[in-house]
Amino acid sequence: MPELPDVEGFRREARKAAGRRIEHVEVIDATLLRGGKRAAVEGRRFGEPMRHGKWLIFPAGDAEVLMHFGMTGRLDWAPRRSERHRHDRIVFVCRGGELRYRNMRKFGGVWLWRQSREQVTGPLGPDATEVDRERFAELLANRRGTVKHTLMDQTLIAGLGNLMVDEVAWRARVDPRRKVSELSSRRLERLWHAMDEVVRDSLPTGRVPPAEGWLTGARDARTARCPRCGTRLRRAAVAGRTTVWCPREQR
DNA sequence: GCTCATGTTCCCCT
DNA sequence: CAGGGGAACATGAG
Repeated sequence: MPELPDVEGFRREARKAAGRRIEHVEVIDATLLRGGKRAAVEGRRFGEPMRHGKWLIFPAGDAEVLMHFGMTGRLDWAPRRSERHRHDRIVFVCRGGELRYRNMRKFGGVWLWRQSREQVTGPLGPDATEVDRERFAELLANRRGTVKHTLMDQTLIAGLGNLMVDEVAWRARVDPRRKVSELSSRRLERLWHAMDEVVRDSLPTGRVPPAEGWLTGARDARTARCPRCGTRLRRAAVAGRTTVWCPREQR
């Protein structure tokens, strides 16, 4: 699930805990607490949650709660006495409710951190919501990799994941296997425009919409067809990830 | 039993 | 150094 829009949805969920005191951190699965100790945030008050790429950053007193959701993580605010999910791994118990970090496959995790957050997140490029057309062109200049590989790179632009990148390439009508360095400025422009649109349109939904008129709404069908032209979509590994594109329109 | 999965990292090549 | 391929991580769902 978690790409930029999903994590933005989790941020909205986290806001329900903003301003509340953390009474207790329940570490149900200690392997998901990847750094720091409960004591760093217990008794502190949550501030306003932020997001950078696929990272959720939640200030708590002089520390920060950093969360990454891997492929199966999510965040829920729930009443304290409501039933927990079997994959809830770490729970921030507050008065009036609790914030539950859930993660089935256990990729990603939670850090309770006082030092530079870059030690945890590694270097991240600008968030995809903040990359304008000029910046996009600058970032992609002198890149030698494919469109797929380049847009997936979190150190270049933060927040785009597998579904989003396929969606962007499809909207821009660019073959994801193409080398960035071979793209005309017109195609680069199209790519930026598609990214901007996909990001903006998926933010309110809190996910890449598997909707009519979106590649994401068609890619998982048994015989997946291009929503624009009806051509049978192609599916193959590109840059190590399952990639779906329209062989007729994407060049 | 088998394959595949919205992410990241690490190792080995070229 | 940049980039690609593949494996590993852990746990399902189909």
